[in-house]
Amino acid sequence: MKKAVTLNSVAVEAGVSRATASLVLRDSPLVSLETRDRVICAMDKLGYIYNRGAANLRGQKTGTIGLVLCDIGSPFYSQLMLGIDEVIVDANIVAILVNSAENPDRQLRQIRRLREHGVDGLILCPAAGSSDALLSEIERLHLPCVQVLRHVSQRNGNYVGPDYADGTSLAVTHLVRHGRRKIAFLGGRPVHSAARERLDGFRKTLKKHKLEHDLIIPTHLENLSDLGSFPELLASSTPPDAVVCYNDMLAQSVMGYLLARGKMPGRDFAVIGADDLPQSAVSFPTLTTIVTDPVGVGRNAARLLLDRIDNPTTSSTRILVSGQLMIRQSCGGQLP
Amino acid sequence: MKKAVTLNSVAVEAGVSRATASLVLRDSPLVSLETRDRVICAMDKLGYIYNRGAANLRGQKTGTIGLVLCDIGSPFYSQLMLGIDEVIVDANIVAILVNSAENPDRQLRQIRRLREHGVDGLILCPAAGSSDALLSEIERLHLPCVQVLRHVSQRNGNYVGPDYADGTSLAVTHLVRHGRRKIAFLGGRPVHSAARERLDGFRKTLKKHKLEHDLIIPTHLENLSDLGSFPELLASSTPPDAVVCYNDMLAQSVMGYLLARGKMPGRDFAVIGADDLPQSAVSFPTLTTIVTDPVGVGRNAARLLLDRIDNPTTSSTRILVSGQLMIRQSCGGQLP
DNA sequence: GCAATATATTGGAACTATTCAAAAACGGAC
DNA sequence: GTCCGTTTTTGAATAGTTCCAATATATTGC
Repeated sequence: MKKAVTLNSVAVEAGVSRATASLVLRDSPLVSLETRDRVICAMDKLGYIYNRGAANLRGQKTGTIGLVLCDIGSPFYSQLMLGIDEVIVDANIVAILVNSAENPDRQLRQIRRLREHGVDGLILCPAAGSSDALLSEIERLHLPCVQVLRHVSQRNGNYVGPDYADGTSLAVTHLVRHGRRKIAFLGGRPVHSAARERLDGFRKTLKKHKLEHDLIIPTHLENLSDLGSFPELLASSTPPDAVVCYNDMLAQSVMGYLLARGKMPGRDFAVIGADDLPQSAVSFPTLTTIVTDPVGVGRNAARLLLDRIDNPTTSSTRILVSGQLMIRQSCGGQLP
Repeated sequence: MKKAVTLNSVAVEAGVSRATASLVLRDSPLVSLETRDRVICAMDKLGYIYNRGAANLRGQKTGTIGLVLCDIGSPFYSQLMLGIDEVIVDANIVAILVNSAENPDRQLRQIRRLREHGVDGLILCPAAGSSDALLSEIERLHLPCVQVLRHVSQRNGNYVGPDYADGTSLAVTHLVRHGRRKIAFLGGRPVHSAARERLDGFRKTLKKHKLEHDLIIPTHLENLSDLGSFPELLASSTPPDAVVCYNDMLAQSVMGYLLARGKMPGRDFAVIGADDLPQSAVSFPTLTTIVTDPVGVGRNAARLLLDRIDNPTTSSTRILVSGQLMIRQSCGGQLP
């Protein structure tokens, strides 16, 4: 193993001091053109690689942020990362990705680990069951933090997420306008803010239309074939005529279930999903869905975090990215 | 901004030298129990945070690896990350994620950036169009590297990926056994090894069964509604009776297209996908698919990389993770 | 009981690659 | 010779690790 090429070896090669080489590195106007050329030449010749770790020791920024997700296996999160990446790549910042796997203990360990690595800030999708002590712990570590998709506290902390309540409300209103009267909500449990807000929007909108019946069916989201009590409900004497699903994957599963039993989604029964995954536009029937724009959420979260890193403040910002309803075949209307 | 708590302040608080505190930090047996307790107490009291950056300066490992993906928005890659994470989290290693976005120039810039951050190694899914100069550049940076899913050179470099050729062959053989005679391949272009290996397996297996006809239909994979010339082919006087698709997403799109035209996949026409995404088990009809086990690929890649970091060697290892055919309704057999 | 030796523990200082503030060197004009 | 602006260098600072030496304590031999 040959020894590393340091800024010092570059300086020696170019016949200047280490400090001068450092100035060249950072495009300082304080060095003469002639010297700059000589130093750059030496760098090329020796194959110098900048050591950011050493620089970080002196400076205060490391140019890294931490990304704490609770299920890196989910396609929804990859869209989120796409939005984040788009913003940070221009700012010359790099993301360290860790997985809390919905486990608050592991989440805390991973956050500490990120802190040891010196990340400048955190984008955090809190694991279900996180207490709001999490935020004070993060503050104790002096880490700027933006929560995404879920939040642990109604009041404190920065947050960027879709307007779940509004989206769900749009879906229900659309169904009511098209004559559906017995609308169920399928999927999830109110274990975190994202689920609670969906349910709030659902209940509130039903109430507004004087259609109060509590057809809320919990399922295990990690298992797509789990439709909870939906099959029994459908077979009952007073079945629902529409269902709003927690997300598109579940909605596709419901459509598969209906089709396999000879029911045509959109005619016999209305189905609405959420997230607008690409496949929802090409399935049969095509799926009506609440657009939640994960890329937009990611972009906004990254921008907010970068701002908080540059301008530390204790005040909280909350951004709700508003959605819309992408109306397709699965909720009625035009069918082939 | 109060000044940071360093190992030195901890040492002062505990009444020992910095060196002793460092030994406590790393569980050295050289310190007495009594001293250890005092130091740990002081750490808790001051809220000490280990600064890995400073440690990295002297040591040679940083405990980070780089993950260079070409499309972080794709669900397939999130499964890959799941497998990687599973392995590295136990090794106390953290992954920095960057996106090449299928752009070789951007890919190189990102790799250099990772190198500046001092990553110990690289897991790389090379962007389409990468030349094999990429590998020598990475070697020049003294970065151990494992390619995943695709490789830029037939001979050199470590590689872990699914056995695409074998998987495609399994699919074709199954179709032939069930009486299909005119089998098309849908999706992609031979722009990287993963696509080429699929096509090789496809052609070779057709040849084996003396069914040589070149029904290979290129599409733009990023656009699920692009089925290339498939619609025209289907409407022609001699339509195919089966199609093997590049992946499950595309296969689902094909099934949607068929259903919308009154054709039932599995009866009138056989469809096979690849990757075994969760939704393929619950769609209507359920999708027969080539299992590529991205989690397994991730696990193997991470293990190989960790080994190469600890035992640097120039020899290349290639691991093909073998797949199987998950037989469901879309290719015939039992239908409701 | 004392010196010699062994062992456990701790401290000092060098080392890592960079940044930064302050000082110095240099050249030209007056 | 002094003043001034530009360019360059010096040396301290950053927060750890690690080698080597020093000290304190324990054990052994005589």
